[in-house]
Amino acid sequence: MATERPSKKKMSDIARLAGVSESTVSRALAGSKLIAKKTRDRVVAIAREQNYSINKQAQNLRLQSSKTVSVIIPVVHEPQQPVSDPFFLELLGAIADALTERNYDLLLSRVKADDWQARVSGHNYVDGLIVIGQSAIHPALDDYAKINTQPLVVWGAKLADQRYITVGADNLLGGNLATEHLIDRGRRRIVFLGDPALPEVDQRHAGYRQALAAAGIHLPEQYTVKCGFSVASGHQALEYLLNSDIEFDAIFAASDLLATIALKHLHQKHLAVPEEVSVIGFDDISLANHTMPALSTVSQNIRAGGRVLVNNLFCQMQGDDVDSQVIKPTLVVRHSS
Amino acid sequence: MATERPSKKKMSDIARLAGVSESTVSRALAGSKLIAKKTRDRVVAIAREQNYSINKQAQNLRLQSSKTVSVIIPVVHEPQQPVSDPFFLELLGAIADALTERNYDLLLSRVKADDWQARVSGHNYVDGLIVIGQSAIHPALDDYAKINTQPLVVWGAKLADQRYITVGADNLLGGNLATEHLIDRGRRRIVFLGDPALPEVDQRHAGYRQALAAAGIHLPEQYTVKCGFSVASGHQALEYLLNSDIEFDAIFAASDLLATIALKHLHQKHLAVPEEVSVIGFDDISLANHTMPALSTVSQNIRAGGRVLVNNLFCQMQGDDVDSQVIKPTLVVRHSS
DNA sequence: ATATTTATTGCAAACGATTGCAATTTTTCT
DNA sequence: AGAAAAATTGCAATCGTTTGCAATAAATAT
Repeated sequence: MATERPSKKKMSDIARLAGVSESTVSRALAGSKLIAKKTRDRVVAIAREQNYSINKQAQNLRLQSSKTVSVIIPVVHEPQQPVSDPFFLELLGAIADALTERNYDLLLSRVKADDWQARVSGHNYVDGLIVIGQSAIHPALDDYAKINTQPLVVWGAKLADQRYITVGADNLLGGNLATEHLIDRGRRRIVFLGDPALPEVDQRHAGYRQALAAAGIHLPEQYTVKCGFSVASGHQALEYLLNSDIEFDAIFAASDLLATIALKHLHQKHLAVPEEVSVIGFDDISLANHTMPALSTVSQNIRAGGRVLVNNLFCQMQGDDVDSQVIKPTLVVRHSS
Repeated sequence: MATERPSKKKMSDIARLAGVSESTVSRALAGSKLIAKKTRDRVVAIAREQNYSINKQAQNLRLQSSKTVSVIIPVVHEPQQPVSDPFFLELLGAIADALTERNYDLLLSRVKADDWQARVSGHNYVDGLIVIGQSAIHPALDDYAKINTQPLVVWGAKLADQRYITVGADNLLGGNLATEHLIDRGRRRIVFLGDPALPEVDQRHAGYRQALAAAGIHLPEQYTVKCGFSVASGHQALEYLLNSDIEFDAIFAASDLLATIALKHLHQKHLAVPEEVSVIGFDDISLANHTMPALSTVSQNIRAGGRVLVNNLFCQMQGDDVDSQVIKPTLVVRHSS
């Protein structure tokens, strides 16, 4: 049962109705001074009353710019990963707002690492690319940047000789702050929860070790519990930890999501937080304020992050040479430490 | 310090390199049987080696279709609302996946209710529109649907004489299930937390009253505590509730986010959940499984919801007449009730 | 009234792809 | 070998805008 849709109005329709040429309509709608005010007003009025809106595809084709930025969320290979880390989603929100402010559209895609080339090159018409989360796909990114010259900025860690630009927190500093804070609280046997194979986590881990070393604390390797960013991975790691004979009085989790999971498991084991075990996370997602107890964490200031990311991209787009940027994180002490 | 970017390759470049016409390149890349296999392979090889990718703007202009769907998240008028309800974000993820499966792009925007007309009509070139969350903007939507014929589907409640199509949970049933469950647990003085001025919440509230009535329970009006969906609003409502003289043994929150906030406040007041107060939410966001205690809730089955939403839109896009769809929610009992 | 200048408008060529139709080449048949 | 059929390819128009340039109309100067 197909119903007929009235075909979209084009500029020529407005032109006919106004009794002028298409050029005049185009200029009038753009508010060009070339067109007499009287004509301009009339055309604009007619366009509005006809509920006309310009065809962006055609406009962009002609203007050679799309006013669109592609935001890509890599999804790791897990089959049905329901949703990414809330951190990414909050960052996405911040990016969306920053782009909206500049009157840019945002094309969202979640791509699997394998699809990378295929899908991303389909987005070649956008003015720029933002990738949220470099973790799993650093090599793909590096390859991509080698052959492609589209403006690109990645949220993540600055690595030794990467060929793409990143914006991200100073993970080393963040790891340092968190660990120092735990030490200040009198903690000595601090577990690190995260996967140092991922660039960002590796840096946080380095900060952790650095702070321990500075305090003259030496912990065996098993105090680093390897654990991906997914919920499932978190549960698994905590079960392992709590059933092991590792004695600990604090957990530094590589993300707030992991920290949240830790809180839950500790509670189940009747380990009081923060009395018996201190917990601190990383990210400062909005949820952090609503766990029980409220989560101490290292704040990435997500909104600012999104803004910097977008700024950086726009600089590239207008042809400036820009560098990777590192944002200073801050310690947020709540009630879990 | 501007660096020069090599200009994008066009189809004519490939044509020249391959010594054929543009038509041939176009057909070859589309895999048309019209082109001799030998030629086709050669062209494809050259295109690949030149790292060529087709200009979608031009292609879409010519083909009169964008293979793009616009997803709009209305943002309520709060000044710097950091991020939407996690439920919306999870739904967004589901939608993104469903669209990706169909090889469609997703254009994301957050629009303020006031900007609605301006921004949405800018998206006239997309093949369809999905609006996540009808709450605050039902009138704007109705107006829009009156004059605009673009395929449109809204996540939310089905209302009496709305002019647009919705997909959403059976809120009445959901409210009923939740309340019945609390009654089963022996609860009698059940607080409803939410703002019945919002369509979806109103229906959940109706389910709540219906279940109460069926059990012969009569509660004064003050047991409905008005409360928006935002975190701030939640805190405010709970402070009010806990400082009032309302005696209650259960809370039915209109969203999991609100329920989470309730859990936190109850804990601060040393009210044991579920021993003293039962709490149940609505949505079943992935967080629900990680609160403490794990949150009982009415599940909207977010992934399925996203899929249905997209299906519905595609039906419209291919010209079918479709109706609003209502999805059956299910009760998920965890440890908070 | 005529010559200049200035303010408005329209023509036509892009932007980068797709596709009906006609032209060409190759194959098959007699 | 010549004719007919089949397989390839290219020409040129089209999608809906924008914009340089030329053309016209209005205003000003002589």
